[in-house]
Amino acid sequence: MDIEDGGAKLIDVARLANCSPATVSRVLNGNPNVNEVVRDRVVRAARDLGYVPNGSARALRSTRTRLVGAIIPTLDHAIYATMVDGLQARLSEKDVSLIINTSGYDIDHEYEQARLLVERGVESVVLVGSTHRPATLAMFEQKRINYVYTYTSKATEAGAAVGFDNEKAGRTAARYLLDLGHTKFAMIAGITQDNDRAAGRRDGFLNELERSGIDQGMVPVVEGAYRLDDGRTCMQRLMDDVRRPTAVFCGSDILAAGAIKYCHAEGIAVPKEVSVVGFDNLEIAELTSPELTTLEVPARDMGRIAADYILASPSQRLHLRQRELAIRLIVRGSTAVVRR
Amino acid sequence: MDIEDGGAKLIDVARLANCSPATVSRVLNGNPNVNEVVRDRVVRAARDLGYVPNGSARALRSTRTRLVGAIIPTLDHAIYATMVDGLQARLSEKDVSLIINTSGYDIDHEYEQARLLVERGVESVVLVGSTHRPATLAMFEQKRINYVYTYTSKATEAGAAVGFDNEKAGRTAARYLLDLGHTKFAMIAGITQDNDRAAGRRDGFLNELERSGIDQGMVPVVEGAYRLDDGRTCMQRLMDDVRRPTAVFCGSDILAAGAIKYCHAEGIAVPKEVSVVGFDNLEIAELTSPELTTLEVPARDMGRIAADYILASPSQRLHLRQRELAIRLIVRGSTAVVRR
DNA sequence: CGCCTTTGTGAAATCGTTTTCACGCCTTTT
DNA sequence: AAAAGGCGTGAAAACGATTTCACAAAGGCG
Repeated sequence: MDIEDGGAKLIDVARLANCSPATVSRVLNGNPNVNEVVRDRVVRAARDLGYVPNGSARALRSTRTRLVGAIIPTLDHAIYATMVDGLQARLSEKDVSLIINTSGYDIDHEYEQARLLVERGVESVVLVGSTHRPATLAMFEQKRINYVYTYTSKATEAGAAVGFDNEKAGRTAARYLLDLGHTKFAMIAGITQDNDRAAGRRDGFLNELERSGIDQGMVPVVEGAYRLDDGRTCMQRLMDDVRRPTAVFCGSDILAAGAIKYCHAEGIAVPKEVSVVGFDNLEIAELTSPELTTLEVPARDMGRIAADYILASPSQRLHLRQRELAIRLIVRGSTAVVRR
Repeated sequence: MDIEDGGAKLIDVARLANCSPATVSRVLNGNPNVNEVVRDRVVRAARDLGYVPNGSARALRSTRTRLVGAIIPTLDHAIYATMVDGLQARLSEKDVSLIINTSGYDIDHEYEQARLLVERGVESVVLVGSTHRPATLAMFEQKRINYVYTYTSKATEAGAAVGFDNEKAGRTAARYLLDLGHTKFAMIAGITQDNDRAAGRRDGFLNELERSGIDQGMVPVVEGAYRLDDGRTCMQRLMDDVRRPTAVFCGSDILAAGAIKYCHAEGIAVPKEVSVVGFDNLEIAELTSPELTTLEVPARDMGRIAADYILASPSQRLHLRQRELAIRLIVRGSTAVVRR
């Protein structure tokens, strides 16, 4: 029971401050019903001993862990890393810690990670998109764990949502390209399997084209993972086709950057021969040449607002259950009026 | 005490399996001294009840939290996000959870985050670089918390290190540019205040130049945060100088990309008029035109190896205390022999 | 065939807090 | 002047697991 071994405990503080553990606990938790003199003694004793509360004991007794979990596909993509950065920053202002897990876009793996989070006692979980194993959500509900979807605006009965409407974003891209006079379209989508966001963008894009009389069968869609090389090879497939598109919508800036790189290498002029629209508005959108026209995703805000939802009281949460953020079209040099 | 409220507890499993809590605990923790029949009953009971252990209680009693903390400057920079991705992936293979905090390059803020981590009971902490408040490290040591520096190869008495030698990297850049025949150098460094990595790269660069007879006073060094715009404005300052450099070493690819962008806009030819070397080898190094010559930092490996260190037993750790990873020079199009 | 391990199990103590309850004192109300 | 309430405090129970200890049964050995 040496105080120097691993540090002082609450009872040591109590002894030094000459009061009961209960009083120390009250002081530490900001309970106002403590005499000022005693309070000072406790604060000083805690400081002198270098006392750090034991979070496990605290969590066990109070059933509040001040722990939040996030399961994202990967941190290796700025769109998620930035969201998490915003989320973490806001949470830590309120002394809430964030446990991060990556799923690798695999909802079975996501379930395993979720289980681990539940075991850790997280009070809320941030998820990406709305495609999840029912068992994952059921587990959260059974344990009364609050969860929020991000990158989508569709809340469900039990899950809140902070994000944007992927279909609407796809439609916006289509509308913009249609207005530039294009008639031959293609899309390089992210992998749509188990990915409602990638699928939503594609569906919105195709539906808007269809509304303008362009049959979906006439619009080639290829899918690629979110890496430059995939963008490159996808673009190659599209441009090798007899019916070359003049406008290509990409499910992410990375894919678009790869696509433009391919054009560069092959001497295909962007935007003269083909217009390219990206998605996300990452830093790289300013590095392609020409710079990339894209749809801006408010990743950091999404994280912050998800944090606000989590930090809100249960009653406040009702008002915050569904939050749709705006997607802005950022026009740069990679798109142009179709040439005749 | 309704089982449906928040889930079953260990004692509920024991009751259903018709054995004592101790036995359930043994089964759950893989203790071999349990009869197979009983083990099966317990496993089945746990599954049927959807039992999830309470991590806080477990941690309190066993003094093992299986929690690790990481404090990084920001997640908004791929070099850190990727390291964390590797770290997390490896840790979660062993069911260890990672709490992430960002410091914003501020060692006072880092201390606050560290305190929070200690309170949570993390068993190890991953830090970036070797510049920290003494109080931060003292707190870890007092609590017997294991810590690892990353992005540096200098271990200390109490702290292990997984990373690379920033000075050596700076010297490598200098050597390479010297060998190309350059004589007029400059550097766009990251902010060196409280940042041993940025300072190390600069010092290595300048020292190697000096060894070849180039006085440090003749080498302008400007500092910028890690954003494109900073690279741009820094490059402007360098190029506006009467004594224009023909070779610029940048402390990060982001700065380099901004620098090249500036040259592009001003009609300064890269590499014909000025060679640019970056640092990190991020994805963006392939997106500048010309593509960027840079030094590759093995970010993901660093995270993985830091995880291996953390997961190792105390005796194994002795061998792993200091791990220097190699930095590779990746030559692309942004550098050339000096023109005469 | 007794003695000594080994194996499998349960009862009870324990980890470090928070929370509930009760108590004494002082003030206010009737 | 008695009753009622508020305030500050401490004793003890509780949170849900793991761990220690004890003990019975079974197996090995001389």
